[in-house]
Amino acid sequence: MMAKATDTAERIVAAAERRMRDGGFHGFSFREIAADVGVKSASVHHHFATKQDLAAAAVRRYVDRHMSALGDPDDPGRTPDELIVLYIDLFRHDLVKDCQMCLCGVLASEAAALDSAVAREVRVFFDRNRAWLEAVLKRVMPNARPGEIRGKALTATATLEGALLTAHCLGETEVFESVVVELAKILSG
Amino acid sequence: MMAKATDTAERIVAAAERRMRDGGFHGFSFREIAADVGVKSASVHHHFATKQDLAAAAVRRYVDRHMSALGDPDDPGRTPDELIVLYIDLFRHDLVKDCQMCLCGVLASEAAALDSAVAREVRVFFDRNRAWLEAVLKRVMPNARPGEIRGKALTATATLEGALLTAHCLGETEVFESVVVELAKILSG
DNA sequence: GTCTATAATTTGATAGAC
DNA sequence: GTCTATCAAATTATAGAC
Repeated sequence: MMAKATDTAERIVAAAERRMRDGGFHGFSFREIAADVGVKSASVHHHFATKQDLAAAAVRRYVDRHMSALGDPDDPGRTPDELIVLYIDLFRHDLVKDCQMCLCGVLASEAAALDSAVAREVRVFFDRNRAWLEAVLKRVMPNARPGEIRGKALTATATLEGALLTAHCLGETEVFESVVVELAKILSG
Repeated sequence: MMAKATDTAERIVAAAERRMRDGGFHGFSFREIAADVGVKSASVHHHFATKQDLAAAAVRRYVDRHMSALGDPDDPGRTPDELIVLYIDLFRHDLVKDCQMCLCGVLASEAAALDSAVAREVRVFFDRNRAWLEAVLKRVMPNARPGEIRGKALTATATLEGALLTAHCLGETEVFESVVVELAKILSG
């Protein structure tokens, strides 16, 4: 029985995400992706014309998955504290499971050498994270200045990205937990 | 007049550092380095046999420069607060000047796809940063548990790396400053 | 120490059969 | 939609003249 066409495309972006999370945009090739999926590199090109197209699609899929997991920041059925724990857990999950970096963290570090279309998608990740966190933080500190809310939101993402980076490099997930303890003080104070 | 041999080697590692800070280990080639320096790629190989050798040398040079700029964390002529400001300034400098990432931050993000010798040099960066910060923090909170000192030291580096990453990607140095404001609370409290 | 020349491999990408 | 076959270019790296 033949797999659906969309299935192959899906497996291609999944393989691209995995490869990029390990070695960045310049750290993978069409042939590696093809081997991962079990097709030939010409088939990868059939689904994604250029490497930039493939990378951009992988980032879009990653960001959508990330934001879907976060859900509505104004959901009255969840407390701000629960939402912040959820946010941190999302970054922690792939680190403790596979010592994996955040896809957008990896690509952000090589932003200067990235295709502009790919770089734009990566910036979307940070923008949507900021907007989601601002909504959550507005609930916990309704009287804070917008600039302060924005600063704390950016700090939360930046801190978690840095914690991921450091823990990933040192191979110590405990580093991530150390940082989370300190981050909690920022978000509550 | 001919430039000294060591001069060419120095200019080669400098070019490699610059290229890697933009695009990571897989984001540069010997020919690009050669063109930057004004020699042929065979001459680059004369000074550094392999790409791994060149990358490792660039990291060692970067780390030595970084630690030299920090100096002695126990220097009685400088207060802990001054030292922490110096530490933050060191990360800020190349960001505001050229929107440049930290070399070891870039390489840490692609650690999984890095040659083991290069990866080891990158880990040295984080280890020496931690040791320096632990010495400084011991002075400002002499009664804190070693685990807490270590946690705060790791958090400081991780937070600054994340701030650099985010600001670099978004092209907004203000993001870095927002994070620094919050970081100050961690290091003082 | 730098060069020319080149080997050996890999890269992103395309043409065209099935 | 997948394949074989291939291209043109780029890659790391080496051999040997000067």
